[in-house]
Amino acid sequence: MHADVDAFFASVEQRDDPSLRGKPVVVGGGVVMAASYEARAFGIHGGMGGWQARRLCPRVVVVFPRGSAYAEASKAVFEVFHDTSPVVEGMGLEEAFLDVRGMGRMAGTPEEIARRLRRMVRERVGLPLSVGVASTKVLAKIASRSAKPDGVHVVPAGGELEFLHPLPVERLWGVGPATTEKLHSLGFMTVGQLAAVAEDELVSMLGRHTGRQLAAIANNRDPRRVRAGRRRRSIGSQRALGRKKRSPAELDAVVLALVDRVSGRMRAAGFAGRTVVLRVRYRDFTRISRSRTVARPTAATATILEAARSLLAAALPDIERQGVTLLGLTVYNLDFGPGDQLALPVDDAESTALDAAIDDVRELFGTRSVTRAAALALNDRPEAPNPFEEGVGRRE
DNA sequence: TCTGGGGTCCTAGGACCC
DNA sequence: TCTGGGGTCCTAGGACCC
Repeated sequence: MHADVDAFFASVEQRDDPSLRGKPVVVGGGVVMAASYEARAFGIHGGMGGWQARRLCPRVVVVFPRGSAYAEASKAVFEVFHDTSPVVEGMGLEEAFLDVRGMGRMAGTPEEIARRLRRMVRERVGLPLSVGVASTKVLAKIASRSAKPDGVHVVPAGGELEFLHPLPVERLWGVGPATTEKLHSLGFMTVGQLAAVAEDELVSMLGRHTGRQLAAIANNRDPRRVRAGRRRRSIGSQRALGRKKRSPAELDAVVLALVDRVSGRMRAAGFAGRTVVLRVRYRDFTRISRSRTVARPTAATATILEAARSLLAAALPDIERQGVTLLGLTVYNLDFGPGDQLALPVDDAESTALDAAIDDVRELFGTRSVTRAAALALNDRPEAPNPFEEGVGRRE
């Protein structure tokens, strides 16, 4: 089954502030991160500009995101998931696949399990959950969406193709704007039409991966299993900069702040990584990335900063020419394993000690209690709390 | 008053190795 | 002078998801 909290951020806000219940609510500032169902009735949806939302519904209530509240709610929801099935594959803060095969004797039919899951999330966390039940992941995922809001949708065994074939291709999980466009231009509008052509043909039109995947899905041969305990592969942070012209010093300040945040999160989570990727979005919104791989895994601010700065320096001529609207920094090639093995003597002792001291201060007094002076070079807007950062709001 | 922030996976070319 | 097949790692870009 696929379980998904309805309008997650907005539902948490309505749960915590009764005056918001029944009202159109939007979470986010410049961009809508979540919209309550009341807001969706006006045509408001995630990713939309905040001004646009207000134009569609002038009385919409805009709430600033409270990251720690969502993190806590997510944790509580996942506790219910884990109480329901031993095999849970999380897909972000608010949704997961649950493998409930072979649980009939203990827990009842999948539909009974789904209804109980919804009831428990409602009672224990106070949030509305929708659940899709089917014999494959892709169908369960589609079914949970059609179950919304606040419902269950079971695709009966044997009825998969009947459910699947009339669907428009863009309803499939994994078919986004680019593939939809391509399929439409080739005359494919429904999943049933995809099922009518050979896999080879889909592969030659869409490439190996997408072709095979769509052939499998259209014929109800989705082979994917629910995979519990997937490991994280990257840690990153990014910052949109608007359209203003930015000086090299400002960009350096942004990179510094990004490195500071990313490396801090890495140390807190016990990760070290080898590949540093700098992402740049130009003024025309095209994107490039530049990466550098170091010999040994690190989580040291100084080491990652050195790599990031060299990447920025190399990108600077193009940035000068094209203008920049976003900088991002992500560390890949993460080294897992026990945290106490990660502080290897790769990085010089002094900078490691400094990182540890700063981490401690932030742990005690809040993330923003210590800031690098150089990071103040970009002072045009207050540092927004990161919704995904633990600890924000707890000690401040 | 256009376009946030955090991720995963796949492809493809080149370097390098056996 | 030309020629195989298999593999890994790194870099860059693209599509997609929540």
